[in-house]
Amino acid sequence: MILAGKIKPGERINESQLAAALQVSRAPIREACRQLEKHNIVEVRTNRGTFVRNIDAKEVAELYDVRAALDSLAGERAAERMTPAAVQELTKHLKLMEAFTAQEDVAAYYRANLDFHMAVVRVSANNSLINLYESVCKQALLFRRTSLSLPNRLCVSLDQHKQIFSALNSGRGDWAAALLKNHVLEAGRALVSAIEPKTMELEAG
Amino acid sequence: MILAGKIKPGERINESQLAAALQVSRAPIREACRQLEKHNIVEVRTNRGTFVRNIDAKEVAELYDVRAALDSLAGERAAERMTPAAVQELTKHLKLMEAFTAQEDVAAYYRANLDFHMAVVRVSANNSLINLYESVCKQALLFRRTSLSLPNRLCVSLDQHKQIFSALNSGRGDWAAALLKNHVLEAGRALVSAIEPKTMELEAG
DNA sequence: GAGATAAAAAGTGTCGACAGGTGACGGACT
DNA sequence: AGTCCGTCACCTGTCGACACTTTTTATCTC
Repeated sequence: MILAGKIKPGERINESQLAAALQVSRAPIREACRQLEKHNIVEVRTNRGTFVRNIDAKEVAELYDVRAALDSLAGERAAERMTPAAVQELTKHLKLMEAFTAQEDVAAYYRANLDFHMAVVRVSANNSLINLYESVCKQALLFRRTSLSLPNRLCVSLDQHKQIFSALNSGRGDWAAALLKNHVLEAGRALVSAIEPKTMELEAG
Repeated sequence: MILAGKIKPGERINESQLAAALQVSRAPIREACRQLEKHNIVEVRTNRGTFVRNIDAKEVAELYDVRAALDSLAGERAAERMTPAAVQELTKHLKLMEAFTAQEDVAAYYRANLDFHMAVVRVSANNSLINLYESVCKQALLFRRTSLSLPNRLCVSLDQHKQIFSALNSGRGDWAAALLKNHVLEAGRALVSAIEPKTMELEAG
């Protein structure tokens, strides 16, 4: 989507203007906006237009709280449905994360991290959960303003994922659920505390 | 929504036809369809139209699994944020449920039941959770084909709600979470087995 | 000069019409 | 008779224009 870096958060989208810029009518623009609204990326207010959602630290915390609950459920169910293919898939992601930790490539690690969690969710074989999880993650990804440079957390995070995999692999659903919940909540807290001081500075200045 | 009993599940929505029937243009119909798509009530396929989602027992089970996780989270957070106003609100719903149980008014009890859970979710003060929970509940409400006549379950359900309220009121978040999760999962299982008599027969036989 | 009101400008919601695509029916070929 | 292809009707996607709402601006009054 163009939102990646084209339109600032909080800004409103001018349908006519965008339509003229893209050489199309307003109808496709509207369709696209509704599609984005479906994923909670923009907010449509009646007779006032569509605004790019501006996510603050409070909402990040909320989303991670929800994500933790969903991850927990995914782990619980995934443990009941582990297959050789699933083991191989998760192992692949773990190897990648291990490599990126050694290289201290935070961005790549973060992507592999997301892939790992997504894989766990898929193993749960709950389509409703899969869709909801994707939606929540997309929303949480809206504030990529700060590249989260927490290199010392990488080792801790990697170890947590290994424990989660171990729990899943041994069929300990409740254990995996607890580990996942704790892991995501920790990550959320780290992210919020990394973001908050900057917003505080902005508010102060 | 008109879907309540007007259009059969799985059926496609003819925009022109509906527009003519409602004396409006196709644009509002499209808008409404996208709104419904946002809530996962209909499915839009490109160049093929919008179809009312046909939810089967499997998906009901999935949704209730997710709902249980969300309810659990809501209970955990609500216990941390209970206020006198919240106590009063929840008590009100409990009283209503008690009255409807005495009258054996299943439909009214069911509505009050939903209100109670929704109130708990609101007390959690997590807007993302509130929106997601509403969405999941709306989806789960898509198959009201069978009026769930389980009068003997009413007393059990009412008792469970009282226990949940007690846990919330005493600030025992993890207890409330466990009770809620169990309660919703039970309700989901009851609903699924009530909807799919064939699977019950299979399991019994 | 500040606040309020009213008019103008801007923008979204809606409308009727046209273009492109999809599914179905019918005919021809194997 | 079965299968494949071309044609056709129906429907969605898109377009430009109009109506209503919101916002801005300019004027008037205190």
